[in-house]
Amino acid sequence: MPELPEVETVRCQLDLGLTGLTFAAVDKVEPAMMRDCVPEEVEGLLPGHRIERIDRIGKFIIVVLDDDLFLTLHLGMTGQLLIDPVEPGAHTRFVFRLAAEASTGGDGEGRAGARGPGRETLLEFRDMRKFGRFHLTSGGPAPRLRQLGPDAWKGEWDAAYLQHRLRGRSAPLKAFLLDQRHLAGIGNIYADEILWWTGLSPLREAGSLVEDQACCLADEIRTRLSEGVRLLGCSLSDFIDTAGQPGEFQDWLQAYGRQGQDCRRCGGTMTRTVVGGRGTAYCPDCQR
DNA sequence: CCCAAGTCCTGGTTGC
DNA sequence: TGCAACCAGGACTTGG
Repeated sequence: MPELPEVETVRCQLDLGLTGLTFAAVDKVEPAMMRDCVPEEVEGLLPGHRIERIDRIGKFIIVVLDDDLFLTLHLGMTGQLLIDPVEPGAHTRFVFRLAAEASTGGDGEGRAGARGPGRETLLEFRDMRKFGRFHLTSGGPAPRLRQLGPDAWKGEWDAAYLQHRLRGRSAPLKAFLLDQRHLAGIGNIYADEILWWTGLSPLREAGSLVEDQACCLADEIRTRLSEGVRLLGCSLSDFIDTAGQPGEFQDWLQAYGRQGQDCRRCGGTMTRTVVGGRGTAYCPDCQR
């Protein structure tokens, strides 16, 4: 289930592999992936446009094209983006064909464009659960991104911001972390991990944190997400990167999925509950 | 049949 | 009383 570190891993690879390339053709588009346009519009609009760069806010990937065009992607729960997949896969939702721009005598500053003309690159999206979405918009990324808080990893926010947002909230702390309007990018796995490292209970009222605890939480959010990015994401179930490779964060989990096992900090028994409608693993002995 | 999950949507509650 | 902010829970999806 792609959260910020998984999406960042993919973004980074897309940026290296696709920047400078131009959309040549839309081979397939699943209509269910789009809420506000139809496949015909994508097929008509996309070809001919060059990828300037790949951005990310929270779990959303933003493909920035020339002429102020934006392709906003969300991987949902089981989405995978593959560049030149070796084998055909099931549940393919879209396939885009890209090519190096026809030579204009320029210096070909695009990194991927350096491969030379004539070579085509395939970008394929696979998604078993059909929670993935994409939007093609002009003038800016998909409007829904305006509802997001700052990026939990790269965004400009600090402990004071977190404390301000926490103030007066009666929702459980974990539900607060999952709410993308406060910080964008934290999902179920990293929420459990962050809370375990802080020693704070997921059930605790968000507004009850004192200053020191809010500072600790802010630090741990950055640290755990950085670890996730460094380890190229968490491949517990279906996450793979654009080359089909898994990440390694799943080998370092301290909380998520560890119910019934010993807490690695205090030796107590990890337990499972439901918070914010999501399965939650934590240690009732040392997470307060 | 229930579980997993991210986001959207709805309906209910709280507090000013 | 009215309104907005807030919060909980269901819908969606399909393989295990």
